Amino acid sequence: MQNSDAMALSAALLAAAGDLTRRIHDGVVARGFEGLRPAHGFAFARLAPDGATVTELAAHLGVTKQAASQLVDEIVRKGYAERRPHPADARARLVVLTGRGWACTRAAEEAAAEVVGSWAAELGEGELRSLLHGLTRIASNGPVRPGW
Amino acid sequence: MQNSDAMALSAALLAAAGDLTRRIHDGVVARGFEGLRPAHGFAFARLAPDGATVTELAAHLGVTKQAASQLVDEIVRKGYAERRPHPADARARLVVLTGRGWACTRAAEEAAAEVVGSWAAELGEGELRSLLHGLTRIASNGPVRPGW
DNA sequence: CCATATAGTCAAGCAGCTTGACCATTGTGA
DNA sequence: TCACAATGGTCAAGCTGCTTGACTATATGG
Repeated sequence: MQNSDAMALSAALLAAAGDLTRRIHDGVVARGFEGLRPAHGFAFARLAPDGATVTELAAHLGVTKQAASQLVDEIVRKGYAERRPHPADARARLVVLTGRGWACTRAAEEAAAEVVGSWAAELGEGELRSLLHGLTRIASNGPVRPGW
Repeated sequence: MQNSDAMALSAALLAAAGDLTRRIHDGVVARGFEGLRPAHGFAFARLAPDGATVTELAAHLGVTKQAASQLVDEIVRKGYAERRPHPADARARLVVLTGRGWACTRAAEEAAAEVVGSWAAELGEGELRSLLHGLTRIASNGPVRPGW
């Protein structure tokens, strides 16, 4: 593969990721959830299944636990999550989504599905599946670093 | 395509982009260019062909011209670029890469090629090409928003 | 039980970005 | 041609999200 192809692939990947982030954000706003940034979305993704501690969230986002704690303050203040005592560790607190937090998460999923749907219209179902397959294999599982 | 597939594709895309950014940055550092952030790389990409004005750079990066001007201050101070009088407009100044700036740009290209090469080893040449093809078609040409 | 590690918070500082104001030059329409 | 709006750029001030450092409370292991 040529060096220029590597650059083209890199540029396309970064552009697509930036575009996706922006469009999901726009879709979330359009569904009535304001005052959120992409970082919040990444946090929701981690909190969604069963909640998480501040420290776990910090590791997921790749920031300090102080930064993660501030982010939790913010989404708690805005009604998207709440802090509960941790069932197994009195030092820790379990951060869980509220109903509004879940609603926002579903809105983000809808927005993402919309964007991916527009890609399917552009590429066709088959090529989109191969894209999913290829990206899944090259994506590592390190911390998620927001791009918005 | 299922909703969950859309989320999987989104997550994989964002993870791959974050991974690429981090590994390019690491590769650039490993080649001896320190004190740079990913945003600088995106700026270099715009300056590389024939230089650009601060306002053009600002549009490319999606920030205010004041922010772009500060970024230029920084890379000028570090010896990667210089400001020249604009040949056709006495208000404007043309920001061009220095020799060191070009060397850094080549280092970033090498690092990107290395990462893409590792993907080729994982996926095979054919699937990588289809990845390039698919991503190129879905990537818009809006401003580049750094993710690091 | 004591020593060390871990979860979380408070406080201060910093880096990168924004808004607002301003000057110099350019382009334009009467 | 010449006032006047538009554009390129900078300076200054302020904000926000992050960091490092210090501290308390609880957990864990010898």
